[in-house]
Amino acid sequence: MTTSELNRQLELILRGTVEVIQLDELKTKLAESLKEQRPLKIKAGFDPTAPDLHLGHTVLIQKLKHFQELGHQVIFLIGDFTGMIGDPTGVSETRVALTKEQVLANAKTYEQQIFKTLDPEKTRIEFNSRWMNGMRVDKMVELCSHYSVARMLERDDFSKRYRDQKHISVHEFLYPLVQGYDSVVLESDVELGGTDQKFNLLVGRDLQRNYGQKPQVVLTMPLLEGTDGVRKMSKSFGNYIALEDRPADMFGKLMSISDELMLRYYELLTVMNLEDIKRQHPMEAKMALAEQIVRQYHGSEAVEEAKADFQQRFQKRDFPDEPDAHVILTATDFSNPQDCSMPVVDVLMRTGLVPSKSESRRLISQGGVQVDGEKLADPNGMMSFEPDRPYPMKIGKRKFAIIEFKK
RNA sequence: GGGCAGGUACCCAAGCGGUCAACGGGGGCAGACUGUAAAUCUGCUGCCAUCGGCUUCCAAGGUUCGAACCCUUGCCUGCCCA
Repeated sequence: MTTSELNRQLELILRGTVEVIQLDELKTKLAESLKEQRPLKIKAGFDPTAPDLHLGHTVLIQKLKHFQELGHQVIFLIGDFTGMIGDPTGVSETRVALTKEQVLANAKTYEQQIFKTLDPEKTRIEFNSRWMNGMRVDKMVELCSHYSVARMLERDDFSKRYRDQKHISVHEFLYPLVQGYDSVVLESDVELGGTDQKFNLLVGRDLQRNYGQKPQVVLTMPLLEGTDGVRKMSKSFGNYIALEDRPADMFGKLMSISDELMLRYYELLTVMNLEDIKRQHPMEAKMALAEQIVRQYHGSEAVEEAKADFQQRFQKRDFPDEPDAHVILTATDFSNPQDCSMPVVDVLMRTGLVPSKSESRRLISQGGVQVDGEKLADPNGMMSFEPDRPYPMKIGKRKFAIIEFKK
């Protein structure tokens, strides 16, 4: 009866979580919810600083999905106001504040992305500018009075920066306060966040108490490591897999992670049994993971293409069906129309896949450029073209171009 | 307001008048190896170029044959004192 239903819910909710503050409170809330037939309000905030979401974010979204499946109300809070402050979390320096336009554009992308996982009918989307933009200064002062500087400095990155003699702006203190105040306005029962959000989430509890509400339960999720396997996945580290990455890229990036990291991804991004995975050949397991994730965000058709592309590019080291660049040359491109040749470095520049001529030279002299399967040797060499014949060019490990001369 | 310490390439960090496009580490890229990888080893990592040249070391001036290094002013950061 109710006890078993409660345990069923609890089991799903606790899957993969790092910490619950407080577990007892969660149990109580769930019990009440069941008894009163009233869904809990589950809040998760997203900072619309990045224009697109990556797999790291989906750990949280996955958890929101669990709550949704259990019949609770999911509030997807887009921190458009706080986004303009810029959360200092994890970054040891002040972030540049975003403009309103950027924030709104990013928020749009967010909506599209999350509905690949969440049910739009059952998801409430809020923007915290709704209550923050009109907030009067006296209310703001009141809000500030509910928290102390000493407690603010307890926050890990603040204390660290303070100790390291790094700059901290006063407005950065507002971020946790506003995030906490959002919980007051929304009267959230549970708030989800990454482990790096723990401090902010706890501020929410304190503020709710101070405003005469029952404090929200805080549920922290692990941070997904990025493709380097070390640092958390983040756009600013360049180690991320974006949900809007092209299927082939997404597939390739997933395949490039270490075997160890693959298990971590299975753990946090799927519901598969880890023991089963460990019994498989690592490469096959990794392929299966890549397939599953690409399918979720791009559909089954894309999976087949991405997989084929990967096998061609990397496993067989063949030329892919879709090159990264296709350059068409005409007679006017040659300084001497008679012999139809141009320096290789110029050809590389034409592809747009190499940032500078110096870089092109480096690539060539290191043996990183092939034409027709032949390594080029001379960085100062010329490349001559016959008309209407495609010249496949491999640049480095992962870039492919086709050069063609049309009369 | 006063005193002090700093601002060097993607990041950290040497250099303190010529031999500096600038040591070292991280990251990145390439080659070898491999099950795609990871790990490991090797090389590269401002731009243009055949020797060679050009633009850099917060910004603007100045001293000097010559400055990332010295001086001045400004901007930025941190600490201490008020």
